Amino acid sequence: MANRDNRNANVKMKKRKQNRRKSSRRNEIPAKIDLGHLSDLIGYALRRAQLAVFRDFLKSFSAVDIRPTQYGVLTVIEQNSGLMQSQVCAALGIRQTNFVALLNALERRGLTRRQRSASDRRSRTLYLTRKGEIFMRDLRRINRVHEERVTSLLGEQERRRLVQSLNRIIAAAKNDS
Amino acid sequence: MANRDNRNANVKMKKRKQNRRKSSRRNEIPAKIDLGHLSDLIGYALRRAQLAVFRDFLKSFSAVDIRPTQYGVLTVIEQNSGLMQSQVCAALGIRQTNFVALLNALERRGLTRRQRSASDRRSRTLYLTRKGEIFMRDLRRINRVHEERVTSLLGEQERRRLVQSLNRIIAAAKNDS
DNA sequence: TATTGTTATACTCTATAACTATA
DNA sequence: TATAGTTATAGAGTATAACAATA
Repeated sequence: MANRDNRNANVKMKKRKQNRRKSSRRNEIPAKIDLGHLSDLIGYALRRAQLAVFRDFLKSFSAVDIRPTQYGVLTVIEQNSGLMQSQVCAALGIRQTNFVALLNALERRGLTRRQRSASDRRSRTLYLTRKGEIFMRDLRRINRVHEERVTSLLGEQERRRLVQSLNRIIAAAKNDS
Repeated sequence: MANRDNRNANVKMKKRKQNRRKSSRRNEIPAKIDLGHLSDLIGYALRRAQLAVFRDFLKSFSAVDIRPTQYGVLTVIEQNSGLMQSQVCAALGIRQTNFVALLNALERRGLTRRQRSASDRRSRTLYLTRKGEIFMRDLRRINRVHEERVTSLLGEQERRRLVQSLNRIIAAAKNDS
Protein backbone atom coordinates (compact mmCIF):
# COMPACT_ATOMS: atom_id res chain seq x y z
CA MET A 1 0.00 0.00 0.00
CA ALA A 2 0.85 3.61 -0.11
CA ASN A 3 4.18 5.17 -0.85
CA ARG A 4 6.16 3.25 1.67
CA ASP A 5 9.22 4.62 -0.05
CA ASN A 6 9.67 5.73 -3.59
CA ARG A 7 6.65 4.04 -5.10
CA ASN A 8 5.53 6.16 -8.00
CA ALA A 9 1.78 5.94 -8.04
CA ASN A 10 1.83 6.33 -11.79
CA VAL A 11 0.67 3.53 -13.96
CA LYS A 12 2.54 5.01 -16.85
CA MET A 13 5.93 3.36 -16.52
CA LYS A 14 4.77 -0.21 -16.48
CA LYS A 15 6.85 -0.87 -19.59
CA ARG A 16 10.02 -0.56 -17.54
CA LYS A 17 8.67 -2.82 -14.86
CA GLN A 18 8.22 -5.76 -17.15
CA ASN A 19 11.80 -6.82 -16.61
CA ARG A 20 11.44 -7.04 -12.88
CA ARG A 21 11.13 -10.76 -13.28
CA LYS A 22 13.33 -11.90 -16.04
CA SER A 23 10.38 -13.82 -17.41
CA SER A 24 9.90 -11.77 -20.54
CA ARG A 25 13.37 -12.67 -21.73
CA ARG A 26 12.15 -15.04 -24.41
CA ASN A 27 8.93 -15.57 -26.23
CA GLU A 28 6.27 -15.20 -23.59
CA ILE A 29 4.15 -12.15 -23.83
CA PRO A 30 3.83 -10.61 -20.40
CA ALA A 31 0.21 -10.83 -21.42
CA LYS A 32 -1.89 -7.86 -20.52
CA ILE A 33 -4.64 -9.98 -19.12
CA ASP A 34 -8.19 -8.83 -19.60
CA LEU A 35 -10.20 -9.03 -16.43
CA GLY A 36 -13.33 -8.51 -18.49
CA HIS A 37 -16.08 -6.79 -16.57
CA LEU A 38 -14.49 -8.04 -13.37
CA SER A 39 -12.74 -4.76 -12.65
CA ASP A 40 -16.12 -3.08 -12.80
CA LEU A 41 -17.73 -5.53 -10.40
CA ILE A 42 -18.47 -3.96 -7.06
CA GLY A 43 -17.96 -7.21 -5.20
CA TYR A 44 -14.65 -7.94 -6.86
CA ALA A 45 -13.32 -4.42 -6.37
CA LEU A 46 -14.47 -4.42 -2.76
CA ARG A 47 -12.73 -7.70 -2.10
CA ARG A 48 -9.41 -6.69 -3.63
CA ALA A 49 -9.42 -3.29 -1.96
CA GLN A 50 -10.35 -4.77 1.39
CA LEU A 51 -7.51 -7.26 1.17
CA ALA A 52 -5.07 -4.51 0.24
CA VAL A 53 -6.10 -2.32 3.16
CA PHE A 54 -6.05 -5.26 5.57
CA ARG A 55 -2.58 -6.17 4.41
CA ASP A 56 -1.45 -2.70 5.38
CA PHE A 57 -3.32 -2.97 8.67
CA LEU A 58 -1.70 -6.29 9.52
CA LYS A 59 1.74 -4.98 8.77
CA SER A 60 1.10 -1.83 10.78
CA PHE A 61 -0.16 -3.75 13.80
CA SER A 62 2.20 -6.70 13.60
CA ALA A 63 4.48 -5.27 16.28
CA VAL A 64 1.62 -5.18 18.80
CA ASP A 65 0.13 -8.43 17.50
CA ILE A 66 -3.39 -7.15 17.01
CA ARG A 67 -5.77 -8.25 14.27
CA PRO A 68 -8.52 -6.12 12.75
CA THR A 69 -11.29 -7.87 14.65
CA GLN A 70 -9.44 -7.54 17.93
CA TYR A 71 -9.00 -3.84 17.29
CA GLY A 72 -12.71 -3.57 16.64
CA VAL A 73 -13.60 -5.36 19.85
CA LEU A 74 -11.21 -3.30 21.96
CA THR A 75 -12.52 -0.09 20.44
CA VAL A 76 -16.16 -0.96 21.12
CA ILE A 77 -15.43 -1.97 24.70
CA GLU A 78 -13.47 1.22 25.26
CA GLN A 79 -16.31 3.37 23.93
CA ASN A 80 -19.01 1.40 25.74
CA SER A 81 -17.74 0.11 29.02
CA GLY A 82 -19.91 -2.58 30.55
CA LEU A 83 -21.56 -4.03 27.47
CA MET A 84 -22.64 -7.66 27.48
CA GLN A 85 -20.76 -10.05 25.24
CA SER A 86 -23.85 -10.53 23.14
CA GLN A 87 -24.11 -6.81 22.54
CA VAL A 88 -20.55 -6.46 21.35
CA CYS A 89 -21.10 -9.44 19.08
CA ALA A 90 -24.22 -7.92 17.58
CA ALA A 91 -22.54 -4.56 17.05
CA LEU A 92 -19.60 -6.07 15.20
CA GLY A 93 -21.33 -8.94 13.44
CA ILE A 94 -19.40 -11.62 15.30
CA ARG A 95 -21.03 -14.84 16.47
CA GLN A 96 -21.05 -15.39 20.21
CA THR A 97 -19.65 -18.81 19.64
CA ASN A 98 -16.58 -17.41 17.90
CA PHE A 99 -16.32 -14.52 20.29
CA VAL A 100 -15.36 -16.67 23.27
CA ALA A 101 -11.89 -17.65 22.10
CA LEU A 102 -11.24 -14.13 20.89
CA LEU A 103 -12.10 -12.70 24.31
CA ASN A 104 -10.09 -15.36 26.10
CA ALA A 105 -7.04 -14.27 24.16
CA LEU A 106 -7.52 -10.60 25.02
CA GLU A 107 -8.10 -11.55 28.65
CA ARG A 108 -5.01 -13.73 28.76
CA ARG A 109 -3.03 -10.70 27.62
CA GLY A 110 -4.57 -8.70 30.44
CA LEU A 111 -6.29 -6.21 28.15
CA THR A 112 -9.94 -6.90 28.98
CA ARG A 113 -11.91 -8.52 31.75
CA ARG A 114 -15.34 -10.12 32.10
CA GLN A 115 -17.62 -9.49 35.04
CA ARG A 116 -20.81 -11.30 35.97
CA SER A 117 -23.70 -8.91 35.74
CA ALA A 118 -25.59 -8.44 39.01
CA SER A 119 -28.91 -7.81 37.31
CA ASP A 120 -28.71 -10.84 35.04
CA ARG A 121 -26.28 -13.43 36.23
CA ARG A 122 -26.25 -15.25 32.92
CA SER A 123 -24.49 -12.40 31.20
CA ARG A 124 -21.02 -11.00 31.54
CA THR A 125 -20.15 -7.37 31.09
CA LEU A 126 -16.91 -6.31 29.46
CA TYR A 127 -14.31 -3.78 30.49
CA LEU A 128 -10.85 -2.72 29.53
CA THR A 129 -8.27 -3.24 32.21
CA ARG A 130 -5.99 -0.36 33.12
CA LYS A 131 -3.36 -2.02 30.99
CA GLY A 132 -5.89 -2.28 28.18
CA GLU A 133 -6.64 1.42 28.37
CA ILE A 134 -3.00 2.33 28.10
CA PHE A 135 -2.52 -0.15 25.29
CA MET A 136 -5.33 1.53 23.36
CA ARG A 137 -3.26 4.69 23.13
CA ASP A 138 -0.62 2.81 21.19
CA LEU A 139 -3.24 1.22 18.99
CA ARG A 140 -4.90 4.50 18.16
CA ARG A 141 -1.57 6.00 17.23
CA ILE A 142 -0.69 3.07 15.00
CA ASN A 143 -4.12 3.20 13.47
CA ARG A 144 -3.84 6.89 12.72
CA VAL A 145 -0.71 6.32 10.68
CA HIS A 146 -2.30 3.41 8.89
CA GLU A 147 -5.41 5.42 8.06
CA GLU A 148 -3.36 8.34 6.83
CA ARG A 149 -1.42 6.09 4.52
CA VAL A 150 -4.60 4.79 2.95
CA THR A 151 -6.13 8.23 2.84
CA SER A 152 -3.10 9.59 1.02
CA LEU A 153 -4.06 7.38 -1.91
CA LEU A 154 -7.37 9.12 -2.35
CA GLY A 155 -7.30 12.51 -0.75
CA GLU A 156 -9.52 13.58 2.10
CA GLN A 157 -12.63 14.32 0.10
CA GLU A 158 -12.64 11.15 -1.94
CA ARG A 159 -11.92 9.13 1.16
CA ARG A 160 -14.92 10.62 2.92
CA ARG A 161 -17.14 9.90 -0.05
CA LEU A 162 -15.87 6.35 -0.22
CA VAL A 163 -16.62 5.63 3.42
CA GLN A 164 -20.06 7.22 2.98
CA SER A 165 -20.88 4.94 0.08
CA LEU A 166 -19.65 1.91 1.97
CA ASN A 167 -21.76 2.78 4.98
CA ARG A 168 -24.76 3.17 2.74
CA ILE A 169 -24.28 -0.39 1.51
CA ILE A 170 -23.78 -1.63 5.06
CA ALA A 171 -26.90 0.13 6.30
CA ALA A 172 -28.97 -1.40 3.51
CA ALA A 173 -27.68 -4.86 4.35
CA LYS A 174 -28.81 -4.44 7.95
CA ASN A 175 -32.41 -3.97 6.88
CA ASP A 176 -32.02 -7.23 5.12
CA SER A 177 -33.01 -10.55 6.56
CA MET B 1 -29.26 -6.67 0.59
CA ALA B 2 -31.71 -4.13 -0.65
CA ASN B 3 -35.29 -3.75 0.29
CA ARG B 4 -36.28 -7.36 0.05
CA ASP B 5 -39.62 -6.55 1.60
CA ASN B 6 -41.04 -3.96 3.93
CA ARG B 7 -38.09 -3.30 6.24
CA ASN B 8 -38.42 0.30 7.30
CA ALA B 9 -34.98 1.78 7.10
CA ASN B 10 -35.75 4.29 9.80
CA VAL B 11 -33.88 4.22 13.03
CA LYS B 12 -36.56 6.33 14.58
CA MET B 13 -38.98 3.72 15.73
CA LYS B 14 -36.58 1.68 17.72
CA LYS B 15 -38.77 2.23 20.73
CA ARG B 16 -41.39 0.00 19.19
CA LYS B 17 -38.82 -2.55 18.19
CA GLN B 18 -37.55 -3.01 21.70
CA ASN B 19 -40.30 -5.48 22.39
CA ARG B 20 -39.35 -7.68 19.50
CA ARG B 21 -37.31 -9.59 21.97
CA LYS B 22 -39.05 -9.35 25.25
CA SER B 23 -35.67 -8.56 26.77
CA SER B 24 -36.27 -4.88 27.40
CA ARG B 25 -39.22 -5.63 29.57
CA ARG B 26 -37.25 -4.69 32.64
CA ASN B 27 -34.22 -2.57 33.12
CA GLU B 28 -31.92 -3.21 30.16
CA ILE B 29 -31.32 -0.33 27.83
CA PRO B 30 -31.39 -1.47 24.19
CA ALA B 31 -28.12 0.38 24.17
CA LYS B 32 -27.33 2.41 21.10
CA ILE B 33 -23.83 1.08 20.83
CA ASP B 34 -21.09 3.47 19.90
CA LEU B 35 -18.76 2.07 17.32
CA GLY B 36 -16.36 4.90 18.07
CA HIS B 37 -14.21 5.82 15.11
CA LEU B 38 -14.77 2.34 13.74
CA SER B 39 -17.49 3.41 11.35
CA ASP B 40 -15.05 5.89 9.89
CA LEU B 41 -12.31 3.32 9.43
CA ILE B 42 -11.77 2.49 5.79
CA GLY B 43 -10.75 -1.08 6.53
CA TYR B 44 -13.74 -1.73 8.74
CA ALA B 45 -16.20 -0.20 6.30
CA LEU B 46 -14.62 -2.09 3.42
CA ARG B 47 -14.91 -5.36 5.29
CA ARG B 48 -18.54 -4.94 6.27
CA ALA B 49 -19.55 -3.74 2.83
CA GLN B 50 -17.68 -6.53 1.12
CA LEU B 51 -19.38 -9.12 3.30
CA ALA B 52 -22.77 -7.59 2.57
CA VAL B 53 -22.22 -7.61 -1.18
CA PHE B 54 -20.83 -11.14 -1.11
CA ARG B 55 -23.84 -12.29 0.86
CA ASP B 56 -26.02 -11.02 -1.95
CA PHE B 57 -23.74 -12.62 -4.51
CA LEU B 58 -23.87 -15.99 -2.79
CA LYS B 59 -27.62 -15.91 -2.57
CA SER B 60 -27.91 -14.85 -6.21
CA PHE B 61 -25.61 -17.61 -7.44
CA SER B 62 -26.72 -20.34 -5.04
CA ALA B 63 -28.95 -21.95 -7.66
CA VAL B 64 -25.99 -22.43 -10.04
CA ASP B 65 -23.61 -23.22 -7.18
CA ILE B 66 -20.93 -20.73 -8.13
CA ARG B 67 -18.75 -18.81 -5.69
CA PRO B 68 -17.23 -15.38 -6.30
CA THR B 69 -13.76 -16.73 -7.01
CA GLN B 70 -15.11 -19.31 -9.44
CA TYR B 71 -16.98 -16.60 -11.27
CA GLY B 72 -13.77 -14.60 -11.49
CA VAL B 73 -11.81 -17.54 -12.87
CA LEU B 74 -14.46 -18.40 -15.44
CA THR B 75 -14.67 -14.79 -16.55
CA VAL B 76 -10.92 -14.44 -17.00
CA ILE B 77 -10.68 -17.69 -18.95
CA GLU B 78 -13.57 -16.65 -21.14
CA GLN B 79 -11.96 -13.30 -21.92
CA ASN B 80 -8.48 -14.76 -22.39
CA SER B 81 -8.68 -18.21 -23.86
CA GLY B 82 -5.45 -20.18 -23.59
CA LEU B 83 -3.85 -18.54 -20.56
CA MET B 84 -1.53 -20.57 -18.40
CA GLN B 85 -2.72 -21.43 -14.90
CA SER B 86 -0.04 -19.26 -13.41
CA GLN B 87 -1.24 -16.28 -15.41
CA VAL B 88 -4.81 -16.63 -14.25
CA CYS B 89 -3.55 -16.95 -10.71
CA ALA B 90 -1.46 -13.81 -10.98
CA ALA B 91 -4.31 -11.85 -12.52
CA LEU B 92 -6.73 -12.77 -9.75
CA GLY B 93 -4.34 -12.92 -6.83
CA ILE B 94 -4.86 -16.63 -6.22
CA ARG B 95 -2.01 -18.94 -5.22
CA GLN B 96 -1.26 -21.68 -7.69
CA THR B 97 -1.39 -24.13 -4.85
CA ASN B 98 -4.97 -23.21 -4.04
CA PHE B 99 -5.91 -22.91 -7.67
CA VAL B 100 -5.55 -26.61 -8.40
CA ALA B 101 -8.54 -27.82 -6.42
CA LEU B 102 -10.60 -24.93 -7.69
CA LEU B 103 -9.84 -25.84 -11.29
CA ASN B 104 -10.43 -29.52 -10.64
CA ALA B 105 -13.91 -28.69 -9.45
CA LEU B 106 -14.69 -26.62 -12.54
CA GLU B 107 -13.28 -29.36 -14.73
CA ARG B 108 -15.30 -32.04 -12.99
CA ARG B 109 -18.39 -30.04 -13.80
CA GLY B 110 -17.31 -29.94 -17.42
CA LEU B 111 -16.99 -26.16 -17.54
CA THR B 112 -13.26 -25.78 -18.23
CA ARG B 113 -10.45 -27.89 -19.55
CA ARG B 114 -6.66 -27.91 -19.26
CA GLN B 115 -4.36 -28.53 -22.18
CA ARG B 116 -0.63 -29.15 -22.14
CA SER B 117 1.15 -26.34 -23.90
CA ALA B 118 3.19 -27.41 -26.93
CA SER B 119 5.79 -24.67 -26.49
CA ASP B 120 6.39 -25.37 -22.81
CA ARG B 121 5.21 -28.75 -21.71
CA ARG B 122 5.37 -27.87 -18.05
CA SER B 123 2.48 -25.47 -18.36
CA ARG B 124 -1.17 -26.01 -19.03
CA THR B 125 -3.40 -23.62 -20.91
CA LEU B 126 -7.00 -23.08 -19.92
CA TYR B 127 -10.17 -23.03 -21.98
CA LEU B 128 -13.88 -23.00 -21.45
CA THR B 129 -15.67 -26.04 -22.78
CA ARG B 130 -18.70 -25.54 -24.99
CA LYS B 131 -20.80 -26.27 -21.94
CA GLY B 132 -18.81 -23.71 -20.03
CA GLU B 133 -19.45 -21.06 -22.64
CA ILE B 134 -23.17 -21.65 -22.53
CA PHE B 135 -23.10 -21.69 -18.75
CA MET B 136 -21.44 -18.28 -18.76
CA ARG B 137 -24.53 -16.77 -20.33
CA ASP B 138 -26.55 -17.79 -17.28
CA LEU B 139 -23.87 -16.46 -14.96
CA ARG B 140 -23.71 -13.12 -16.69
CA ARG B 141 -27.47 -12.78 -16.48
CA ILE B 142 -27.48 -13.63 -12.78
CA ASN B 143 -24.60 -11.26 -12.20
CA ARG B 144 -26.34 -8.42 -13.96
CA VAL B 145 -29.31 -8.68 -11.61
CA HIS B 146 -27.01 -8.89 -8.62
CA GLU B 147 -25.05 -5.83 -9.73
CA GLU B 148 -28.20 -3.87 -10.39
CA ARG B 149 -29.47 -4.62 -6.92
CA VAL B 150 -26.29 -3.29 -5.36
CA THR B 151 -26.18 -0.34 -7.71
CA SER B 152 -29.74 0.59 -6.78
CA LEU B 153 -28.47 1.35 -3.28
CA LEU B 154 -26.16 4.07 -4.56
CA GLY B 155 -27.26 5.28 -7.92
CA GLU B 156 -25.20 4.99 -11.08
CA GLN B 157 -22.92 7.94 -10.50
CA GLU B 158 -22.03 7.14 -6.92
CA ARG B 159 -21.48 3.52 -7.86
CA ARG B 160 -19.04 4.51 -10.57
CA ARG B 161 -17.16 6.76 -8.21
CA LEU B 162 -17.03 4.02 -5.61
CA VAL B 163 -15.54 1.49 -7.99
CA GLN B 164 -13.05 4.10 -9.18
CA SER B 165 -11.86 4.77 -5.65
CA LEU B 166 -11.57 1.07 -4.94
CA ASN B 167 -9.52 0.50 -8.07
CA ARG B 168 -7.24 3.33 -7.07
CA ILE B 169 -6.53 1.56 -3.80
CA ILE B 170 -6.02 -1.74 -5.59
CA ALA B 171 -3.63 -0.20 -8.11
CA ALA B 172 -1.55 1.37 -5.35
CA ALA B 173 -1.32 -1.95 -3.55
CA LYS B 174 0.10 -3.55 -6.69
CA ASN B 175 3.05 -1.17 -6.69
CA ASP B 176 3.64 -2.33 -3.18
CA SER B 177 6.00 -5.10 -2.22
C1' DT C 1 -39.66 -21.98 27.69
C1' DA C 2 -36.00 -18.69 26.16
C1' DT C 3 -31.43 -16.51 26.54
C1' DT C 4 -26.18 -16.01 27.76
C1' DG C 5 -22.17 -17.89 27.45
C1' DT C 6 -19.72 -22.02 26.41
C1' DT C 7 -17.60 -26.35 24.14
C1' DA C 8 -16.96 -29.20 20.33
C1' DT C 9 -16.81 -29.52 15.64
C1' DA C 10 -16.82 -28.85 10.64
C1' DC C 11 -16.12 -26.34 6.53
C1' DT C 12 -14.03 -22.72 3.74
C1' DC C 13 -9.94 -19.74 2.68
C1' DT C 14 -5.51 -18.99 2.71
C1' DA C 15 -0.51 -20.05 3.43
C1' DT C 16 3.94 -22.99 3.44
C1' DA C 17 6.88 -26.88 2.24
C1' DA C 18 8.14 -30.34 -0.67
C1' DC C 19 7.66 -33.08 -4.70
C1' DT C 20 7.52 -34.04 -10.37
C1' DA C 21 8.34 -32.94 -14.84
C1' DT C 22 9.99 -30.06 -17.60
C1' DA C 23 12.99 -26.00 -19.05
C1' DT D 1 19.40 -24.10 -11.55
C1' DA D 2 14.64 -22.35 -12.04
C1' DT D 3 9.72 -22.70 -13.23
C1' DA D 4 4.65 -24.81 -13.74
C1' DG D 5 1.85 -27.57 -11.69
C1' DT D 6 0.82 -30.60 -7.92
C1' DT D 7 0.13 -32.77 -3.16
C1' DA D 8 -0.17 -32.58 1.69
C1' DT D 9 -0.91 -29.91 5.47
C1' DA D 10 -1.61 -26.23 8.79
C1' DG D 11 -3.81 -22.08 10.22
C1' DA D 12 -7.17 -18.52 10.18
C1' DG D 13 -12.18 -17.33 9.88
C1' DT D 14 -16.74 -18.65 10.15
C1' DA D 15 -20.76 -21.81 10.65
C1' DT D 16 -24.02 -25.23 13.38
C1' DA D 17 -25.46 -28.18 17.32
C1' DA D 18 -25.76 -29.07 22.02
C1' DC D 19 -25.07 -28.08 26.84
C1' DA D 20 -25.20 -25.54 31.77
C1' DA D 21 -26.67 -21.75 34.28
C1' DT D 22 -29.99 -18.45 34.71
C1' DA D 23 -34.12 -15.86 33.46
